[in-house]
Amino acid sequence: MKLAAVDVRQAASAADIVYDALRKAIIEGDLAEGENLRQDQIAQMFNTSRIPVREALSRLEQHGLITTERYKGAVVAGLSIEEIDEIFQFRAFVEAEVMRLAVPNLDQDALAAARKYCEEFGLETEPARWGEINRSFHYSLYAASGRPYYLQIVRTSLDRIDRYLRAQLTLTNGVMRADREHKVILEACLNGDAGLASRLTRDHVLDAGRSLVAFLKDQRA
Amino acid sequence: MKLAAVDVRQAASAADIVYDALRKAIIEGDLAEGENLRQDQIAQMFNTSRIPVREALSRLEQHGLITTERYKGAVVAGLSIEEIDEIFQFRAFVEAEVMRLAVPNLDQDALAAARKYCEEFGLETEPARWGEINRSFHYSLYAASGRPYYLQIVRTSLDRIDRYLRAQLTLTNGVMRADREHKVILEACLNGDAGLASRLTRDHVLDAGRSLVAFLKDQRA
DNA sequence: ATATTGTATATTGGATCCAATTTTTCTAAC
DNA sequence: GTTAGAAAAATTGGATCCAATATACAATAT
Repeated sequence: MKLAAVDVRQAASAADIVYDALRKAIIEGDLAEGENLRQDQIAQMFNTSRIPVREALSRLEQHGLITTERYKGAVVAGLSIEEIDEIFQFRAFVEAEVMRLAVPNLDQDALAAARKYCEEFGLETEPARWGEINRSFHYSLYAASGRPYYLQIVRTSLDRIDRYLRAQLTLTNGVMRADREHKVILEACLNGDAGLASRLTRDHVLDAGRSLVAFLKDQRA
Repeated sequence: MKLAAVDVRQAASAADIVYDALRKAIIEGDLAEGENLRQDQIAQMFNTSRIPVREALSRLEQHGLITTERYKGAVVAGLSIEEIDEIFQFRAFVEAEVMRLAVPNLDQDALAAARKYCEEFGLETEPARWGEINRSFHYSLYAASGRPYYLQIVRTSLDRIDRYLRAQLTLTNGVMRADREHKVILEACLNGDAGLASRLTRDHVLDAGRSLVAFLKDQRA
């Protein structure tokens, strides 16, 4: 007898599904900050009991995406301007280092992928897709750093501020500037200039942060 | 009516208690890597049902301290030498930056606290206390950086490798070297030399990492 | 004796039920 | 009409029960 080998993929648990869905909704801003999350309501939305929902909420809290209080429930966590500013500084610091480590290891495949995402970002008109393409562009380069732990940290940092970034990209000409900056970063990578790519990456993140903080200060005043 | 202000501390939930206890046990190496964690057994130890235990395990998994598999349970996560090496590099990179930012803000209280912990570390003979005092020393300085997010990241990074560090400190003369290095770091802080304190901190962490990696390579070979 | 099959046990994930407490609503007094 | 207090509803955390699956072990066939 001969059968094709099948990859019996472990079906995700209900808690995993709820967690992924809520994380995505918070990151993308579909759940506004301060919004109340009722266990019962979420359970009904996913057709499960409250048990997996509670587990999902507990994980989200560990990542700082929500806060919970007994008998009161969970609310989507908001960030102060100071916190947003700090996270951008941290990202700039770490991502510049990751880029510096990545450039010497970039191969043709990685560069081709980065070029593809770079073009895609410039052409995309749907704001909802900017965040994802932006991540794909940067990660296609970062991956060559061979630093999975660094990248995991960068990911959780991005998770915290993605929704603010989107608001800013949408409401200003941030996309055009990001697009220009992506192009020069890619250029530096193609030239194998690690120092330049690193500095440009740092400035790219800091620019976005400064612009966002200014925007929020104005908005919240 | 007048009442003295009372800090009504939110009683920790069972899940919180279990989480804190397990986290501490893993960090301090009381639960060896690869050890099986049975929900039922833990629940009995804490005199609760499996529900809060599951929540605690779920959180621990999010922080990379355990891995779980359906129908098989949870095991304390082990780290490869490469992963340990990477985390030390990351810590050195971030903690050096935190120190650089902290030095200009150090006041007399912070310096006095650091000096106290520094002496305490050198005099402590109980290996079980080294990790905690070491953290207290570094954090008493780092706190002045005004970068809570950076420090949170540093904390989770430390959580991952603390138990390996302890093994190394215990089995080599690592404590004496750490003590010497603490003293010169403190000296640089007292002199207000941010650049030097930053470089010394980086080297302090890298030294410990290199020493640990060499130790583990030997041990695992 | 060994390999294979079937069964019992162990273990996890989820559903349902209960206790504790907060929030809301209703009622009554002023 | 407004406010204070009591009752009702809502909501969370935890306990117990159930379903699904893996592992261990016994029984059986070759």
